[in-house]
Amino acid sequence: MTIKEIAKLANVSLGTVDRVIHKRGKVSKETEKKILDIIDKVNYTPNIYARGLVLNKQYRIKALLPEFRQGQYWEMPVKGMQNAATNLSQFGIQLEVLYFDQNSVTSFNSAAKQLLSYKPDGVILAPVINFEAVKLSKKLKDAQIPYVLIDSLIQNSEPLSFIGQDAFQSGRLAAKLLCTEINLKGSISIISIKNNENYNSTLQQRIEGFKDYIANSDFIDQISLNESHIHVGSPDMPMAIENAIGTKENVDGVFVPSSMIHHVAAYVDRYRQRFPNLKMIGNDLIPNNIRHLEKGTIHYLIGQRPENQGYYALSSFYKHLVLGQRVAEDIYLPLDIITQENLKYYNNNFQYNF
Amino acid sequence: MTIKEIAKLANVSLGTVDRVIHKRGKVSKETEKKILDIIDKVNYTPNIYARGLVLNKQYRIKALLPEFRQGQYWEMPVKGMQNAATNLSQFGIQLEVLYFDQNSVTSFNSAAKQLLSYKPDGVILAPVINFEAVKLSKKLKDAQIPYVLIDSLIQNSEPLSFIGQDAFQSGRLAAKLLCTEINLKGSISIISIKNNENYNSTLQQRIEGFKDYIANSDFIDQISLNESHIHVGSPDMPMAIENAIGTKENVDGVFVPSSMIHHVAAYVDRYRQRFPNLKMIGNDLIPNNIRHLEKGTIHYLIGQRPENQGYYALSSFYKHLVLGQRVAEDIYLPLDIITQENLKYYNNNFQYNF
DNA sequence: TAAAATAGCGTGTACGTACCTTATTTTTAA
DNA sequence: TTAAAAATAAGGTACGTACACGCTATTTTA
Repeated sequence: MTIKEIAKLANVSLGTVDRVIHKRGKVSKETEKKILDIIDKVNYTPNIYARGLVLNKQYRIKALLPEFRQGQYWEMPVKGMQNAATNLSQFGIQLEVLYFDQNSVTSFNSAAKQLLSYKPDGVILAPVINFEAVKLSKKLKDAQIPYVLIDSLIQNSEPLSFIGQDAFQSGRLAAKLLCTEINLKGSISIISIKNNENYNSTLQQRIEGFKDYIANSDFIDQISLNESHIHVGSPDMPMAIENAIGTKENVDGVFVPSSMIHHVAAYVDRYRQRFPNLKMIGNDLIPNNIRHLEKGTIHYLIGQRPENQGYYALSSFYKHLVLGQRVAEDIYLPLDIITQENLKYYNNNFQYNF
Repeated sequence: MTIKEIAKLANVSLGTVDRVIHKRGKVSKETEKKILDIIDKVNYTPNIYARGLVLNKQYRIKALLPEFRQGQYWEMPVKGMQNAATNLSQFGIQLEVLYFDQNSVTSFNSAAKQLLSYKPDGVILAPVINFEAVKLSKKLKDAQIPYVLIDSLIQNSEPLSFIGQDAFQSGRLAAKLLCTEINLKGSISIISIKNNENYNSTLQQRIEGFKDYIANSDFIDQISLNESHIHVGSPDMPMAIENAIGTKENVDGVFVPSSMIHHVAAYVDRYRQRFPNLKMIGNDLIPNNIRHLEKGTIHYLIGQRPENQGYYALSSFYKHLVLGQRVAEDIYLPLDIITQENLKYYNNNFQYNF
């Protein structure tokens, strides 16, 4: 059904239907109602080709993400976004990624300022620096620029959609796997490793989930837990790791709720004979972690499909801006359990629809 | 860059460029070369909107799949396909699914005949009845109808793409998980359950993978294996299950390489006290299996994203027919490990790009 | 009471492509 | 040499939509 046919049905001209559809006014109440009724009845949807052709519009989406080096976590969402950008470029979706230093509020703010100056049609935001992200989200709201949150949520925000994971449940899952590996008894060390100073709700939730699982198990009495916090790059990191995994009495299991488990794995690997039965579980399929998974130092990795997160983030805008569809509000991606055996088809075989 | 601009650059009319692009002939060699050079240089790609608008073409894709009842495996790929059909309908992709009885060659052939009579623009084929599928694939090739294979491959075929899983690796993964659960020692029963009489390469490969993992482990001596084959619906199924999981001495682990593990789980559940420590692992997130996973009767399920398989199958045709893109030949989907803890985000939260 | 403003509606054009029709030039055959 | 045929090129139209603009009848203002 086309506008022309609707016009014929309503005994009006094409232009009148057009004005009704686009709410341009200058149509009498009764004519408007008649046309709306017909549109409703025949279930009219605009022809995407014709619309795309005439609008010939470019949608500029800016992503604001933490800067990263090769092999670090944020490389993966970016990969997914760029993949989506390739697929969606023919629909006029343009992506540019702006980066900020996770440890520098100044850097975030200057990037945010730049971003706003572009007057983009949409923004993808990783609220790694929570407080500043809140401020930016307010500005975006004022400027009527839709934004998608990726990785974690922020308070009182009204994003077009949120794309991330259930971090609490991720922690519970890690606990379940690790406890099975160590046969439901022994000493477990939770090692929280970060490369920035920000409060990280994701890490926190994972740790809480981890503890929750054990606290609510029937083998809680057989497990002893201790928790340490380490900052990447600090000179006493080796010592901190040493302390965390035990100097005199060794621990049986290690849980690192971030993508940084490879630092512990590297240490364990170096002094292999001291930790013959240590089981380790961490998050994220980054190359350094994968290497240790293949070697057997790490036993499980929990993935959250960061590439898909990136892909969805951009395609949310495609749906919203190009197709004019409603977008799902919250997208929680599955928590993938990865071992040596199923690594292969997670590793480099990400296929995208489209 | 548009055809018009290219025409201007080449100092010819729009129609001439059109003839060159569509190889309609009636253009002198030199003019053709000049135009091709320009097209190459400016990296011309046709505007998908304008093309779609003028062609206004409907692509009729027919899928030929095993019939199913609610809750059975094939429901899931179909769901994915129909989801894709909804998203792609605005691009002129139309899907109709034809069904056949897995136990009836006649049924397959009559459905295949019907399918061919439609002269579809593309076919999605589940080669569950292998021999007949081979014949159909030949006919499709002769008729120059592209087809996508889903679930399993067939010999000597040249599909547009294959979408499925690595069944051998799936079996290895199952073995790894089950062996960890039973603490690397004990008696394991492989129970192959089918609801048809066809040779099923997927099941076979999973079983081989399962055995391969144990055969190449260093605890092979601690494991005893036995294998049984059961046909769903046969009157002696309960007895067969009874025999498979042990009458006098119980087994420690059960592996069912199909989606039919719920039959065993139901049995185990009924006589729970007899199997206090039995660990079970199977395939596919169908409702019956999920229920037993939630209850704890089943410990792990291995998924292969059947909805995604269905989605990819149809979007392969979108890529091929609408966008004119090259399509990835083989798509192996990840082998997902599902437990009580990460079930939620696999269960009903499948999101699709687009 | 005439002029100006406005409501309501229709018309025309452009987007880039595919394809059909017509015009011009070149080649061939008589 | 000329008419017919073939080859080549040009022109035009339609696809469905968005939007600028124009027209008429009515209402408001001066």
